[in-house]
Amino acid sequence: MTIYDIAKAAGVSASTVSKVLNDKQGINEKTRDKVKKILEENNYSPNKIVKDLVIQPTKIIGVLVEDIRVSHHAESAYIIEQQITKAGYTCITLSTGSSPERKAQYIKILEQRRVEAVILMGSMFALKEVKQSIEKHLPNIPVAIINGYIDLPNVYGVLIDEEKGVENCTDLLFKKGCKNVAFAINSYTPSNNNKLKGFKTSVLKNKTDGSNILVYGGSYKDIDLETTIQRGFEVTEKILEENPNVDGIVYSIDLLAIGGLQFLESKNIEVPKQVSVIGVDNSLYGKICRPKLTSLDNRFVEISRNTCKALLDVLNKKEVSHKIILPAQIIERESS
Amino acid sequence: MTIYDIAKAAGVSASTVSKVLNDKQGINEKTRDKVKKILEENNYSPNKIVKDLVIQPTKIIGVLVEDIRVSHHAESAYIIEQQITKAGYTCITLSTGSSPERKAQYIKILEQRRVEAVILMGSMFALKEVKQSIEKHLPNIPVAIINGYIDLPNVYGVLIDEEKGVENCTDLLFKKGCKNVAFAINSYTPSNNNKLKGFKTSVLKNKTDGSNILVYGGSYKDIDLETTIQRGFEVTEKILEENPNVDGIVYSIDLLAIGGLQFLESKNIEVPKQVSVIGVDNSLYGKICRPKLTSLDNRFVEISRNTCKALLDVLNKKEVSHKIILPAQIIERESS
DNA sequence: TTGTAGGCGTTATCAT
DNA sequence: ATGATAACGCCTACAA
Repeated sequence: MTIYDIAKAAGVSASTVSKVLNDKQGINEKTRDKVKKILEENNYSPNKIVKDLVIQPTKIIGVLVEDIRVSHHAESAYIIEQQITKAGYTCITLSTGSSPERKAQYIKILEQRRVEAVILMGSMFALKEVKQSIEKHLPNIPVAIINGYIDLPNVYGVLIDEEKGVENCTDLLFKKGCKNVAFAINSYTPSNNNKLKGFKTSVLKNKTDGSNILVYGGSYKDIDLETTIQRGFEVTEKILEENPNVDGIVYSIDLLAIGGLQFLESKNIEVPKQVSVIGVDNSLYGKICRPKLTSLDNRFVEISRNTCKALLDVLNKKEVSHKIILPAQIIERESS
Repeated sequence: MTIYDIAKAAGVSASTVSKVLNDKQGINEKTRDKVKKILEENNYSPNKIVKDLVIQPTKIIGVLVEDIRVSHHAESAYIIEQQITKAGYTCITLSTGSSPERKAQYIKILEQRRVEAVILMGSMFALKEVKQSIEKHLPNIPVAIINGYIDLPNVYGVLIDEEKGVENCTDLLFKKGCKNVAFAINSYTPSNNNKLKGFKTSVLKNKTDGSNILVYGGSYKDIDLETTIQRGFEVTEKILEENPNVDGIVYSIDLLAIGGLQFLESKNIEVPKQVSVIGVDNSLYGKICRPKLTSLDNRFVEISRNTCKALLDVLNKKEVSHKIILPAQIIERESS
């Protein structure tokens, strides 16, 4: 059912139908009513694909998410869709998975859909492959990264200072009396690399016996939440097996720490009395588990909101900083 | 940059460019190479909007999710996008929020985008408003509902028998010695109404003293996960305040039960010794909290996978049942 | 107030 | 092997 079909049925031309559809002036009331009635009767529905083709710009914003199963990604996606819809845009949200090639490829897909702007969710997008793809495919439309940054004139980033944050977390453990603090990492994303750097800074500052810097874990990709917990369990087992004197562990993300707590519980190791534990994300999991998890709040949802607002400002020709860094905050609970 | 620009630069016609782009036969190798080179040099990117217009069908499947923050919705969305992408389709995933009108409206939006099929995630879509909207806007394309059902010739549903499941949960509590079991509900969705029905059946069967059937809670809409836990805390407080003899509570969803456990913990009420607790969803939260939560596994991710497969089968003209009902399974842990 | 004609960027068909 | 032309469905000048 096209406007031509409607036009024929109403005995008018297609442009008249179009004008009625778009509430334009200069149409006889009688004609308008007649056309509206026929539109109704036929359940006419305008083809949005064609509209996007005809009407420039498209009013579409593309959102790329690495893994929507990650709870703060889901929360962030929810908020972004709300904000963007409220601003009169439509969201296309796509999951990329962990592969850098796929991320670069999805940038291209968004170009093909002629989006007006792009939001990249998570530090994992701050990669050279993505940068190249943006330079090649989207050099002229605004791109915002949540908790990441790429140095290009059309890219904007709001980040959390996770390096300083984890440094403070580690400092806290030493201050509380820990002598041997280890770091457990689940993957080498830019965000996690920053955390690792912060950890090392603190250890070099606080630990004077010259022993090794303890970093355990690996790059666990595309695994589900439950498996991440399992990895936390295993890595904690390994840490304590190889270093029985470890009395504090900082985990790159809460879920890993949850697995750690479960291992410690299984061995009747008291937390924080024997081993202190800190995670990162300040997720719901840390509030639910026992003992409650001390965690570094990276304010992901908050910076998502800011990033989204910044992007809309750019679209409205306002001046926006290309890089905003906000401090992280330690939420102390029972595990430290 | 259109194929005409490329054509001009290469000194050929647009159709030749199109043929090169689509790897068609019957093009001179030299021409092909020349065009390809110019394509490369200009970073040519085909306009997908136009392609969708020209090429029917669109190979797009629409997915509507009420609230992506709900963890099993996010997991389901992840899996669906993987499966659909693998089958050569593109996913448009949209969040509707709780309002029935909005859900109906989003059906219309999907029609306008000329999707080939639709997946509705969650029982909340089994509403008369949605049914009417499907009849009006998508009477001829396959629609699949995850854990819900609408009686229309083009609608398919895979459901979990949550009614029987909750009946079994409640039976379990009575069998374990509970005398007064209450039900806490977070919203009156079709799914939750079924659970409530199962609860009542069990109570009428097991409880013979003629006292009231205890149902507490309300319709909490569009609230975030943490607030849901808070509601669980409050409703549990109210249940025990008004009925001090309650010794078992079935919650419509795990998060509500988590809040319940937190209240019981705060009052030093032992679980399950003094009060037994059961949730529904078999979510990660129930495995993380202490005591670990007994929960009804509604196998949401599993039925998502089935639903998705069923829909793809329909698109491939295979015969598919319109309604499949699978049993739920109680996962017994420490709280009962 | 209404209608005609052209364009959006691509693919497909049919000539050449 | 290549190109001209129509078609997809809508909007918008401009003409009547």
